[in-house]
Amino acid sequence: MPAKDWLAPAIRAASSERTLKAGEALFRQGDKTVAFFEIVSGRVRLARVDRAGREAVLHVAGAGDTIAEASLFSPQYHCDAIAGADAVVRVYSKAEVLSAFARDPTLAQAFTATLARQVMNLRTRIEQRNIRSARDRLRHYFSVNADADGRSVTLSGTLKDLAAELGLTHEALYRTLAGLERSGEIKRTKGKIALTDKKYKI
Amino acid sequence: MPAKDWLAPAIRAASSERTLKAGEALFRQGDKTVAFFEIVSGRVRLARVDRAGREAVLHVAGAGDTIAEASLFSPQYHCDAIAGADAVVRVYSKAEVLSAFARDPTLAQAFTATLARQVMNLRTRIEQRNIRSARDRLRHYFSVNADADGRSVTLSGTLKDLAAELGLTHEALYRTLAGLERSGEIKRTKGKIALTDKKYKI
DNA sequence: CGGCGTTTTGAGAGAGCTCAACATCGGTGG
DNA sequence: CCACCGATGTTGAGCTCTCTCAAAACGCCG
Repeated sequence: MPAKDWLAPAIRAASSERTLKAGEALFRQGDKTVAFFEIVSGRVRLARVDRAGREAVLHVAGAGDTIAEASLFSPQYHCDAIAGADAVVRVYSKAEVLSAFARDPTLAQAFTATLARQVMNLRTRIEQRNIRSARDRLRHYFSVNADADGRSVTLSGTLKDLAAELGLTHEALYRTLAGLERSGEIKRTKGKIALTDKKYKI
Repeated sequence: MPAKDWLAPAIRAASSERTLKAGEALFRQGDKTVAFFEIVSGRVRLARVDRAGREAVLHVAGAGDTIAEASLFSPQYHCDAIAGADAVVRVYSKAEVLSAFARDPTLAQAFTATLARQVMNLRTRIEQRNIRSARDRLRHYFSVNADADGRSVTLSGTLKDLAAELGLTHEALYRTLAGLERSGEIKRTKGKIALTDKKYKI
């Protein structure tokens, strides 16, 4: 759900970009909230540091992700945002976004709708992680991400990316895919996976 | 994030309750969206059925959870909602909620803020599930859920509940807790866990 | 006291992780 | 055009950790 899909051109026009070196902080916990952000490139991790000095990562955002949406409704950031690699972020000023929402309720509603959809997707993702078996987790992924015809899944990135999204090592994913193909459950082609219409026993 | 914390009394007053028998459907994929819901008691699972006839669970909601918030912005439900056990749900009519939002932008903003916070929490939860080791997952949980003093964590439910939230078996959790206590990293008391200020090597 | 759910501890097995080697593919530059 | 290089993809072998199945102690409530 890239920001460009729902952020009105008017708001985007009023945004700016900022470049971060690896390790540089975008904001720190306790800072006054001034904006929320969209990652253009690179990685930014949201983390909190506990008393023992250890860092607990809350989220790692990559290109296309937005972070700190909640800052629109909170006076302070509640965690640190650190560039994990050289990164470019688009900065959406809190004041401007909020006033745009006030001017145009349709815009505000679009934002809300996006958040509601995100909640939905994230919950699905958590449910997926409750599945231990690599094979079943993959099947769940196929069911949820099947194309309109329900017979295939289009892969967006590399298999390594998919492995990360599934919470598996890439080796485990390769083996599982190979296993599913051997058993005839799927058929792999370039950038796509065809699902065989097999009746499974649950 | 129980609905009562953010749903204005005005809206709640206009809501109604519905009772579901185990296995009964609250709505089906493709149905016209008429409301979103709050689970009062029991369990409701959101699921989709794939071509092979298998059911892929998207989410299991329990008491206090809200479901189908995204239905406010979509003409059709995109999955089935089935009561997993006898359940009671509070029904918030889409038309009424939307008109309340239109009348009172503050209300709409409160709703948006809640969703933004949920997105935040869900992302954190996913990050937690990326941690394999039971011990580290527990440490992450402690860091994120520490009380204001940062030296203790208050347990809301039973340890079994905690195990479920962490995505561990209760046995694994018990063992891990025992291990952490043996090593002096935590100290357990009734309903609370004290974190020892130890410097960890990462 | 009796019963039920939670908490604990034990032993064993399986699944995915780790480490390692190699194949493949696409791009780069001589 | 070919050699080189890095990242992705693939397969093998062993190990660790959590899950599973089992049994028992504990605590709460009627």
